[in-house]
Amino acid sequence: MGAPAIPGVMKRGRPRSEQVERAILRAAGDLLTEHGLAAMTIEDVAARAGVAKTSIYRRWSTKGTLALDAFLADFLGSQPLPDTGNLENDLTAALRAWVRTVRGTPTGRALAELIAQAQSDPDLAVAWRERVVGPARAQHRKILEHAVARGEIPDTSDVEVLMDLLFGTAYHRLLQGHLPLTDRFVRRVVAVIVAGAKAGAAAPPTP
Amino acid sequence: MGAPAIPGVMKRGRPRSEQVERAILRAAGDLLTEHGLAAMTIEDVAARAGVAKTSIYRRWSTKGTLALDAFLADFLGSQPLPDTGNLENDLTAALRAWVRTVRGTPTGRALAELIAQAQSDPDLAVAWRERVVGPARAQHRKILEHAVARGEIPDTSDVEVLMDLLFGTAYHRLLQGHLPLTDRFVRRVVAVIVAGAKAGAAAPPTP
Amino acid sequence: MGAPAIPGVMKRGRPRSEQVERAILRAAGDLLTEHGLAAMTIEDVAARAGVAKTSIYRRWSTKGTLALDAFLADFLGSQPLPDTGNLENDLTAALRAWVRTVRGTPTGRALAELIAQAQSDPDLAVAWRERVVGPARAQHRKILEHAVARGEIPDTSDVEVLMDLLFGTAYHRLLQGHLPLTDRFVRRVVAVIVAGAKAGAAAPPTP
Amino acid sequence: MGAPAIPGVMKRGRPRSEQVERAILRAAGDLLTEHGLAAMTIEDVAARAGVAKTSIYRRWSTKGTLALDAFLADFLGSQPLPDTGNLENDLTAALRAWVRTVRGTPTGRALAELIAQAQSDPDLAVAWRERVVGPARAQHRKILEHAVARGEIPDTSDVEVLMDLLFGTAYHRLLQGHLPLTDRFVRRVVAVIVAGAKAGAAAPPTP
DNA sequence: GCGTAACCGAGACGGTACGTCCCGTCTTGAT
DNA sequence: ATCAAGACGGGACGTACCGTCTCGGTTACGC
Repeated sequence: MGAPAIPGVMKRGRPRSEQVERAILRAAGDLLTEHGLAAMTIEDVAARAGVAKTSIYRRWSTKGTLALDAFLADFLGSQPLPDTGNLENDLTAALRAWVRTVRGTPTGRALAELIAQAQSDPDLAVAWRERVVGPARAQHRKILEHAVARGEIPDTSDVEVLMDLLFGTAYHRLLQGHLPLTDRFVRRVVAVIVAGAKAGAAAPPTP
Repeated sequence: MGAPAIPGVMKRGRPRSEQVERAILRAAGDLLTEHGLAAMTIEDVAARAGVAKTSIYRRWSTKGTLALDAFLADFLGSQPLPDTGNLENDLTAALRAWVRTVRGTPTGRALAELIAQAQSDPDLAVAWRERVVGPARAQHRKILEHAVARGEIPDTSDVEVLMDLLFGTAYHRLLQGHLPLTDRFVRRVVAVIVAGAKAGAAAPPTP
Repeated sequence: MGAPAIPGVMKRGRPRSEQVERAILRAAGDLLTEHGLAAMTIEDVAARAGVAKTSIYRRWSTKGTLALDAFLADFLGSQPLPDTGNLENDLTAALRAWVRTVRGTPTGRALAELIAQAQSDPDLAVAWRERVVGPARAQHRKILEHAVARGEIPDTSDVEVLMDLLFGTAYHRLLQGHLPLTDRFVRRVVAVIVAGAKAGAAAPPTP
Repeated sequence: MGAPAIPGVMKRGRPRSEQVERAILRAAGDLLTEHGLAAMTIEDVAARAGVAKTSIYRRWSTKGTLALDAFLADFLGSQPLPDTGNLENDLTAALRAWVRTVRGTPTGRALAELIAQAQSDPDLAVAWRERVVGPARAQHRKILEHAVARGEIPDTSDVEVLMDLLFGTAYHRLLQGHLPLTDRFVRRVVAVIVAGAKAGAAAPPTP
């Protein structure tokens, strides 16, 4: 006895404080929503969390990955997985929920700034794809696969492209800011995609 | 002669050197393509152009607007306005040209980084919309309006949404990097949009 | 005209501010005498002088050389060059002046700490020898050369060794702190050196 | 057995490991000679000794006192107590031995850096005087007292001043580095001191 | 043909934040 | 009570750029 359950994983030294971790994430989240990612500095986060800078660098290598964790604490779970038995309804519900979370909110700005940051922070880019894009697409893929199972759209449909059409269009307005994310916008985007998909346009051509 | 073309705008003192302007834009463009926007500093641009920092700040207020000008020197005009008499062909040609310019190229990275920078640089955001998004959309709008004129798609179609669908989807893959910008991707995106538009899905519902 | 008097020395750019220089030296000198060299930080000097850290690093490469300049502003000139026509009197006056400046004073501590710092700061070591040790020895050498000229001590006397005996002994008590720098100490050190020198002990043996 | 030798000092808990102590001193000594005191950090010593930092702090309060112990392991005993029946010979032998140990050697640098460190580390200053200066002077005092006993120099001679003259002069060249510690230097320093002492110059004046 | 106002290069300036190093203390589980 | 390990709050480091400013020197227009 006294031996660790899993030899190689036996922890040595003082364990990292969960309290410190929480304080950092809370401070980072606050600064992110108050002033945005560009104005958020590691030094401010440390000061606000009552923590040494080293305690932050020990856990996160870049500002981006820290901001991502702070962001996900708020964002994850706010995106529902609707399943009404009708593709148009499901997609509309999913996109509407996203628009509500994002339009004119600190969350929306944080989302935009994180994507921005990922353009020059490879660590963040990887984490972003694995922890945000991946899970979100997994949810949306289910919606489309259910529609396929129900026979609403052809089973040869390119589901990935359909998802890109749905959210790519929405991200476009978020990031370019040329036009607002209205409800009518949501309805029309969904209508075109559903009509196109039902017509078999997302599937390989039949010769 | 000697009198200014526009009386109130008469210039006094030494005029700004066009040579300086060109040197700055070339240096900025080089650094942008070599190292990216995030790594481009005003100080480096000045050093590389053999120019004083003040000569840069006299002309551009932020790094972003300078980078935009350097970028547009290369980018503008590389996007054709196809007009084949067929909507699907026109959209495919337009999107294909964009993909070719952007996929795996310094231009593509610069494009992504400029959109990123615009998220935290309001000056750049405005300039971006006015000088890139606006003109590009004006071109694409023509394609769609020709299709309407030909009767290919209903004249009540929401042209703005159709454009967002086309390029939003493409920008999505560029910025998120989760999937590649293949030719098949282009064809399917266009196919869905055209099918949806022809079905009247981008138009207000008829009661 | 318009050409500089000395071509290569033509100054370009904004000249360094003498006011900044003075403020830095004053702040450094104050901190040096108040808290000592070990507790003096570049950051504190900058804050106290109301100056950016970069303005200090632009002028001094190490803390030691900065402290040296701050020290010399006070120290230089406080060491007289006595010339009474009698070697013992001259040496006594010189050593007494040094002891008075140094014993139990901030100047004494600064002196000790600068020598300490020079043990691990090669830049300072060089500057110390050139700007403090050299000039001081030049003065003391004169005293001894006058004694030689008067015939008080042999002209073959090793003047360097005699100077080392005089001040080395005094520095010893300053740095080791094992015994105080009393006036009796001064008189006896001088007496032994003068007696030894007159006896020709500092000269090469005559075979 | 098991009972403590001295009742009130009976130890509880795990005893300190002598092996740890040795490992620390060896690591400290190595780093001291390889990189010097200024570059020696507690963290490096711990890593090199394969020991926790706390195991060092448990035994030594400051870097200086640790370095002192590491230094003395090498230095002590390398300084002989000559007794040839002739003052000049004895002093020459003593000073020559010191010069040999110190000139151009890691020991010499360590010696200089320890004196340097003592200028801002009161703990080390005290230990230095008690454990280095005191014992060394006790030895040298014997040499001089023997000379007094033999009648070579007056019994009223200020032995302390004579010792300061001998080693102060040598430390001066070690610490200031302005001139080398040659053998001729040693001979002349000794010659002046002995001549001065024999002339009664280190004694109170006889009225 | 002479001012003079804006330009130009150079580089100093105050300032912010960076990411790192090391400090000396503490908290763990194991001896 | 000691040990190895390593997290912790903290302080200062020296650097990189920022955007502004102050120099001496250079145009080119308008008097």
